[in-house]
Amino acid sequence: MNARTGTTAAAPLLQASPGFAQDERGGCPIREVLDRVGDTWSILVIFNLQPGPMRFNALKRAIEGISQRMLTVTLRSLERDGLVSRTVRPTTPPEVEYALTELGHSIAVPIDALGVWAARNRDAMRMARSAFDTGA
Amino acid sequence: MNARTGTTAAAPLLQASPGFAQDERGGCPIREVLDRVGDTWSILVIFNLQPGPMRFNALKRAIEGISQRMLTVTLRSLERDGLVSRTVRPTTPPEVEYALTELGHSIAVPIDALGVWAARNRDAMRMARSAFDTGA
DNA sequence: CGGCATCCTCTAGGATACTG
DNA sequence: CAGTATCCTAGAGGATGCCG
Repeated sequence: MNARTGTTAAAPLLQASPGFAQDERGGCPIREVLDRVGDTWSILVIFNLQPGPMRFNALKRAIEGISQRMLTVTLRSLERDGLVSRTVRPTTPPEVEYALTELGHSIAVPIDALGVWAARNRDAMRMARSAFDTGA
Repeated sequence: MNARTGTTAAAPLLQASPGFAQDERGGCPIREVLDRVGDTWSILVIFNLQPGPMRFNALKRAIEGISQRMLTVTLRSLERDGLVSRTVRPTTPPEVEYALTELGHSIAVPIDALGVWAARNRDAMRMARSAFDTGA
């Protein structure tokens, strides 16, 4: 639970998009998901795991700029939420493979959609920004 | 973050999902979009603006827990990126209406998809979590 | 009403070092 | 290789007050 939202059960957390606004079982779903996957790295990790399982350091190399600590933390979090599975092969040195679960793959679909949008519209955003910065 | 502002074409910023990985025009698009919309409030604002334009305080009331400052900041950011438009009617007191632009509506689609996923799978996530916490 | 400006807190997350 | 542990800073973001 979030410190901001507290435990106010009656609060209309998000009434937009009637359908999955709040469903009286604990607030707005988007918010709940955002709280878990909305951090800096989760999306990128899911993104990278989509093609197939990866080992820890491979993942670390793939996601430019992530620290060892944050990769560990993020992976644990995703594992905890059932989005990623962790498989250890007791060789020496150990091999640990991370993979998307079925749930993980299912969330990867909308995330991919966002990626597609990003690829298509990044220029528009850039132009909007420089226009905004230039004058208005 | 790394100083990858240079034209170092060698860095594999994100090689997952070949198609919108990096397109040699400045790194991974998903990353760029995440940098702008991946904060705590942007998605929720877009979400709330989807049904129609809203005034500042209406928006503030709708998005439970957001501070005045953060709403202002977030709206400016979205406006800057061309996702939201701001219209002032010079009445007294002034009326300021925020609305999604066309670009804003277009990004709302994949965001909505995420919302749908959230509504459908939040229980699965919760169960996974308590299972993880219990022992596994 | 719809904002800025200021101050201050708190935590996400980087750097570094050590281990099985 | 794949982590854990510790330490520490930058910046996100809340609280408050003032203004057109």
